[in-house]
Amino acid sequence: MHVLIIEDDAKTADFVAGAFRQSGYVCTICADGLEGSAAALANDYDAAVVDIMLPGKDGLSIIRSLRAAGKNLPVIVLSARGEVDAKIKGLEAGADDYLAKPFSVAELLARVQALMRRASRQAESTVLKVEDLEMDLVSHKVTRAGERISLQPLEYQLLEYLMRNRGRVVSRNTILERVWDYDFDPHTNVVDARVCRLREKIDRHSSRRLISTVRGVGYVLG
Amino acid sequence: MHVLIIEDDAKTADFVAGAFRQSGYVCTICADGLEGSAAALANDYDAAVVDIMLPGKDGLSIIRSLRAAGKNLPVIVLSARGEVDAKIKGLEAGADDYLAKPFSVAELLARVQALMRRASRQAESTVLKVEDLEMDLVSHKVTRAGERISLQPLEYQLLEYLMRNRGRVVSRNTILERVWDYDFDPHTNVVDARVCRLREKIDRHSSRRLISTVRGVGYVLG
DNA sequence: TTCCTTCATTACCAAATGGTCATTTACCGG
DNA sequence: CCGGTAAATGACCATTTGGTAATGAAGGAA
Repeated sequence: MHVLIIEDDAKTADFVAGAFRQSGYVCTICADGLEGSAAALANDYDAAVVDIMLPGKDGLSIIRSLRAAGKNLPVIVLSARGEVDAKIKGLEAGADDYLAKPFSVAELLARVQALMRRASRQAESTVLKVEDLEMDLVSHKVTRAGERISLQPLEYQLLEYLMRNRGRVVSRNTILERVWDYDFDPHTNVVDARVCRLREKIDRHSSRRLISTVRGVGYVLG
Repeated sequence: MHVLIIEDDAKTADFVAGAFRQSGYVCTICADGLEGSAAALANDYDAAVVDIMLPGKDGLSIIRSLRAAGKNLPVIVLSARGEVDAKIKGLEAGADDYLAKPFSVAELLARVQALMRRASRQAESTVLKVEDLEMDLVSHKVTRAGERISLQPLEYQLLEYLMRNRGRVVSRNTILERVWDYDFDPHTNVVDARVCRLREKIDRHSSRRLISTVRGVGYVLG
């Protein structure tokens, strides 16, 4: 884990870096705004702590540059005490958190860690879960009770739709619209047939049937 | 946008809810911890503001329950002034931010909005980009210069691998391992043939060739 | 240049995927 | 219980996808 610290006051910078290093992080310190901005843009840090008042380029501009460049790392802003307005500006510029000086290093650390936890949680949060059924939206892997299930592309899309609407009954027509992209009724039982095969794969090894039929209406999952 | 407010002090709750509503949010207020916890688990709110001291179930426990259930929404904790320790505990429990009473409603709003912006930014960040070529890892849509390109499943995987290794030359053997999951050499030109078709789709309408061959070594993208 | 190697391209075949239909099974009202 | 409708299932076929191999083009060294 690599943290970038952009702070012109050497004492503060060293103090903060020391605390991070003690917790097992690698730190890079930049005392100048332009230098810090360049470093943040060129590398992939896991988090950044940025002072507002800086020589070269101020903290808010740095954050705006970062966000404009699509950089997504958690950023915490440091600034002089008590200016509520500055806090709001910082957050609006794209910072994730704000700390007024003087601050507790323990709190800074806790906040950075919270942000990084959240970032990693979100990175993983491309997973849909319904009971013991899980679908990873990026790798396209589906598991039931930890057991890997292999689905055909269309079965995958159908299951994704059902999972996104867990607990809600979805009609065949809605399914045709959202999964098949049909805005008409093909007067066949495509949906039935596909649900049948999907159910076979999903519910085969479990006593708890996740996909159930609501007679005359449609299907529900969950 | 729907915000859940769990706060037993009616005056504070109304005050906060009022501010959010004025900014166009929908609010739900729960004065009881258990009730609030159940509401948060049952529905999909976009954010939550949670007091620490609550009748029924305290704020930290609520957050822990939420995170355990895989709920990922931004949560801001409210609490009595100045207890640094409580702040850290709140963040450790899985909160995203912390505000001590008395707080400025404008700041609360700014912080919630910052968190929601971050959440949506992260939601979009499942996109790989190489020059004007973009790949959305969740929807599996690929575009070149904004133009939609439809790929077959295997072509998609191949392109994803090339994009994740942009600028690096990847050998046919590595590609066979990572995309085909072969740990042996089939002694055929599968890779060549597939790259050829992928290139046809990717580079057809552009003068800038993104997929290039490194003779005797392999292929590079970018 | 000539020869040889490497890569590109295409046709062709096998397998996977997806849709249709006929048949069987389950549900629900009398 | 029976009859009628809705849903489940399985067989079948068309289309898509993916791998192979043959042929042609391009690059590089002597």
